[in-house]
Amino acid sequence: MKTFLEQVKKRLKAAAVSTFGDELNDFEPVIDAASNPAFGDYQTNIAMVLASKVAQPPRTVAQKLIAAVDLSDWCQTPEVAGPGFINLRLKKEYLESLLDSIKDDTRIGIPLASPASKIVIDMSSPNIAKEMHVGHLRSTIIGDALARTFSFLGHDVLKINHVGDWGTQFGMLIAHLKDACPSALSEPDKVNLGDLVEFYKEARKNFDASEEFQNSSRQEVVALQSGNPESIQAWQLICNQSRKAFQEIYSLLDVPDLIERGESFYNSMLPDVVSDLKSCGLLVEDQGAQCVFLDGFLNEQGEPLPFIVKKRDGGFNYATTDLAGIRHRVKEDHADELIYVVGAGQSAHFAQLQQVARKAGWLPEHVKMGHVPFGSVLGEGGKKLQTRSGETVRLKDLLDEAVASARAELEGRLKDEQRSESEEFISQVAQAVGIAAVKYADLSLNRITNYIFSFKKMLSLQGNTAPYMMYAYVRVQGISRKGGIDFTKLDNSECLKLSKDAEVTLAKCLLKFDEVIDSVVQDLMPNRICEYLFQLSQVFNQFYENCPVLNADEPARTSRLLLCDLTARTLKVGLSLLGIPLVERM
RNA sequence: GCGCCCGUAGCUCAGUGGAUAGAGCCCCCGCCUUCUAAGCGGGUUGUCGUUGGUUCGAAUCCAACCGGGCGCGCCA
Repeated sequence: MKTFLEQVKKRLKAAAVSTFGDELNDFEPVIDAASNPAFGDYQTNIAMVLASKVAQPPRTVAQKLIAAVDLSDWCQTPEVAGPGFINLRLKKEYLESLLDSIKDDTRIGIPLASPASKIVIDMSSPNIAKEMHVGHLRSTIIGDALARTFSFLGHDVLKINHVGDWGTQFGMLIAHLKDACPSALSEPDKVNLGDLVEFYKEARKNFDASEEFQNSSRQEVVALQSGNPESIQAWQLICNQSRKAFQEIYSLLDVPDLIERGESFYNSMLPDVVSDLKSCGLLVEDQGAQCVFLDGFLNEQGEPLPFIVKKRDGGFNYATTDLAGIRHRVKEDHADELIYVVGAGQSAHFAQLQQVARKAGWLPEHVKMGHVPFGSVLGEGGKKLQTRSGETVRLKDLLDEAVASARAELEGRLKDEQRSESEEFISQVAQAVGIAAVKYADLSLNRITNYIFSFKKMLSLQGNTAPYMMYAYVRVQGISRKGGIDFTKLDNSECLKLSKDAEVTLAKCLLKFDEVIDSVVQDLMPNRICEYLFQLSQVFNQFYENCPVLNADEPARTSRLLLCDLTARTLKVGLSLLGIPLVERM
């Protein structure tokens, strides 16, 4: 209904200008969805906003506006209500014509963005030689959902995996492997990620205990950083084994097309970052470190805080790497927008990073940069999520458990309903439902707050959960199977007719999808899609209860089939924007 | 000490200037000879952390305070 809203705003503005004068030329009307169905479909507060400007009572202003505006092609006669709201009620015929115009559109009426932008999304970012854990879940799936949404709108999206693949820990690991498992350093597939994690723990222990080992670790770091071929080979083998494990998770989660550009990718650019900061006069040496002093960030003494780009020991840190990333994404990728899906704890870092990049001129004004922060995943009781033994939860284990729970649930239900299904069906549905449940539970919450992780809640078959949405879709597919309906070959020359309330309500909901996508892109909040899809599913289920489809007489039958098909396609597109799968039966 | 985020129904959470603040779960009641009842209908639930301010109008904006989390110069 986006275009509807724009047109109404245009007419309301024209009416305001013609009634009250040219000084309202820069006035922008606001129209919102009605807060209550009793108030119609849309409401506008413009009369209240204008009242003080034109020195007339709000209700009088509203009456005059109504008299001056003609919305009769779309709405019933507008009503003035309460303190001065103007309430709009859509005409059935208009809804029917709108549905008619999107029913043959594969994009169900969602226009492509114009112009298209190049959007670079920094997301996921696990560490080499460590397991992916719950901490990586949100960045990965929120980033993916945003990427899918932008792509659907026609933007050119680059998903970057800024993996932790460089640093002193590799010296430690390589030094330890030389003693403990030398073949791992020269032959592929000698060890897997799990082994590496164990070796890493041992290395850490050695490092803390033995001065000799500390020295050999440091030597390995130097060898690696100076490009010693054996060290590089060992490092690459370690990275490859980690990648395999990460890829397994990305496949499970269906997060495709991540471009790996780890810390090492930027190594060669770091000296330039520092020297260029120097030549533009931003660089200051302080206590041996090279820094840029920041505006608006103070230390305990109230002095400006430094943004350190070169440590006292001559090494670079993540600030330098991130600056190099910005430069590269702007210059080489030609990004119009940089998005960082990183935990809320990093917000100060990103604010500082942006300030320095702007000052240095690496981030031109026309390039947007946004940190998309999110809260933590907590365990029951609101404490940090961990296993019974107190360790961080591996993402793989978490996903496997979700699939196993979904399977148990499904098998129980099949037994109750005395249905018999193939092993292939069971495992396929359990997989889809389990993964969908985890992703949906996360994406459906406002990302900024922490949330409490609960298998029981997310796999619950009622409420705002993935299974509920998937079931609504399955119901439509059930109708098509039962009636032998091929939705793509529906004879829809007869236009849609909305007769019952449930049909009208469903129609209105279907037509709001574009507004929702708009707000998601605006605020980078995927939970809005979930909220919408839940509402759509509820409205569809009410329709399903009240309006028999296959047994209805024409023309209601075809009209309802069209509504079913549009619902299914909207659910499919909506869930696809979240990276959540659907099944035909469950 | 400074900065950021959070505080909404018993529980988990939506809602960031608009009309009587919503949903799901939980609990109770009703609905399967009809497209999968993983569904639908009905019922109960609130000092929107506190106090002040701005506004025609505040859960929403501002200030102070209380409670919780996170961050604050050489880890990333």
